[in-house]
Amino acid sequence: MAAETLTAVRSIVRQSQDIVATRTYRPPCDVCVECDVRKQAVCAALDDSELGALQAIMTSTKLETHRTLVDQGQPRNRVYTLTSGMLRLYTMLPDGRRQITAFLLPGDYLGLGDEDVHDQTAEAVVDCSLCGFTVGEMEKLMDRYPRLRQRLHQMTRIALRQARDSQMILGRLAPVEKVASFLLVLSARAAEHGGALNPVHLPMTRTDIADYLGLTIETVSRSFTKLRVQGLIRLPDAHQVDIVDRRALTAVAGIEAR
Amino acid sequence: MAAETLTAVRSIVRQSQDIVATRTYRPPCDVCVECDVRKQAVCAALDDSELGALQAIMTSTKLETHRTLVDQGQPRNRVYTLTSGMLRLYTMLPDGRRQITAFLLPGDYLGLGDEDVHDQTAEAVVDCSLCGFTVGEMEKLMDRYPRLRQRLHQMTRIALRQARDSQMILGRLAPVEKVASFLLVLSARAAEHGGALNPVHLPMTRTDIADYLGLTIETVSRSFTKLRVQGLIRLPDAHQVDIVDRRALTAVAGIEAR
DNA sequence: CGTATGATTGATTAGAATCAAGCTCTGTGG
DNA sequence: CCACAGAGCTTGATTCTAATCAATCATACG
Repeated sequence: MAAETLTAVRSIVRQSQDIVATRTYRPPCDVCVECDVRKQAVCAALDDSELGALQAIMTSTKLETHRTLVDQGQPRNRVYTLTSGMLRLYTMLPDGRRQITAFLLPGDYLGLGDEDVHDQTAEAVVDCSLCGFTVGEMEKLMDRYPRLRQRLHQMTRIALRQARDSQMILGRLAPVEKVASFLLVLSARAAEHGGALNPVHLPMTRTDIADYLGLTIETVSRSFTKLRVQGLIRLPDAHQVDIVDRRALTAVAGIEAR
Repeated sequence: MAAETLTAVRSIVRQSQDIVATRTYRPPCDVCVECDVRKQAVCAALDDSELGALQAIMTSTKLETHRTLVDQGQPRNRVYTLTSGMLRLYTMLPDGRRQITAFLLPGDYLGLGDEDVHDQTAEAVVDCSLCGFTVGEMEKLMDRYPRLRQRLHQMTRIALRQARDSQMILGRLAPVEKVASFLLVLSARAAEHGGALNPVHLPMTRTDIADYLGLTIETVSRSFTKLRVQGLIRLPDAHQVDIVDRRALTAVAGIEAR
């Protein structure tokens, strides 16, 4: 196994990325009210009149493609809401093997961990915008607005559900089934987040998909090809998937009813 | 694939189990105060004086080995705290493939889902005792005691962390590594729950372990044998594992630092 | 004591990882 | 403008490993 090589390569990449990872600034006055993810993020728990309290402790952050937002092992000082772009969350083994546990979409919350250090690394798949809060101030705010804590609890439960779905996908599905489910899940989530169901956009690389599904890039690629040849999807380009036959794709995914 | 056979067999087993799944009764007065899991379960959030409120809405339940407590798809009326025994939580595909997502130990909470139906089946690995609460009454109680909700939120975060660790194990570890991590995790959890670190008790079958780790029983068995032959563990019997060389076992697990 | 269930071990097969080219697209510099 | 380089993706050939198929063994139970 070429694990050492992998680690070496990745740590080199890491160094160049960490120099300037984020740019932070105070937001203008009424950003929150007209925010794109107002209805999906934690802030959905607050009405417009309460939103000021959240905005008061919030800082906006931009994160460029491939930059690291938080690193596995770093102290957990801040939590975030993703407002645009996509993040990948992953854990890495000492020998360089990587498991992506989730892709975060706009509205998703980063910092659902329970410990004082981050147990995962979060990186930008594409350019991202985020709202940041210090853990302490967010705690205070949740004490003041119980609905905020309730909403965060709900988001944690949803994340748990997604993680458990992913356990099924990782443990019991064959490669083509994994890729088919991946596409369907992404399509459904895009729709939930206010996007379209059908042309599924995959901003991440094949390597990311492989590290999410517990496969190699070659197997991911071959699975895409199989689905394309069978006429279930079209692939205008590597990052754009047109679901031609959703019913058949669902059957392949092995999920059937859901 | 002999999936149809599997389904058939399992549904027959199911029928015989569902006839009388649980026996329920009102608990005597001061059960909660001197409960074994008083310090680990949700109730840890309440002090002795507040415990009465919880006890008032609680019903004790016994569940015999292999009985089903809740079924994937059933309405989610009640939630539970496991007080003794062990539960397996799993999702099943229409074709009979099964993925166990968690083994619940005493103190663990069942019902962290977010929907009005259970997304998983919960079965007794061995005889179990549980405290049951209706969802509605638990909700009311959490409104009254915010610390209770906070505690449940924390337990959800811990479950999420465990699910994500499991994603890594399922997606990126080799069979022997999977089994090694499984043993270490179980050992650590037993210790957390007030048990001993070392002789690890495995009440579940090899089939359960296989369905948890995304393997077949044969591969699980062979992995145990490998670890035994290498002198890392001893196997007095199939359900008892003596960890001889914890350091080496950790190295095999690929986790190394944690 | 025979039967059933679960666990282990062995032989064979299927399929995903690995190894190894190509290919496509993008961006760069001559 | 085109040649070239590089990264990411796809495809092909080969290897290796876990699944499958098939006994055998161990233990509990009627």
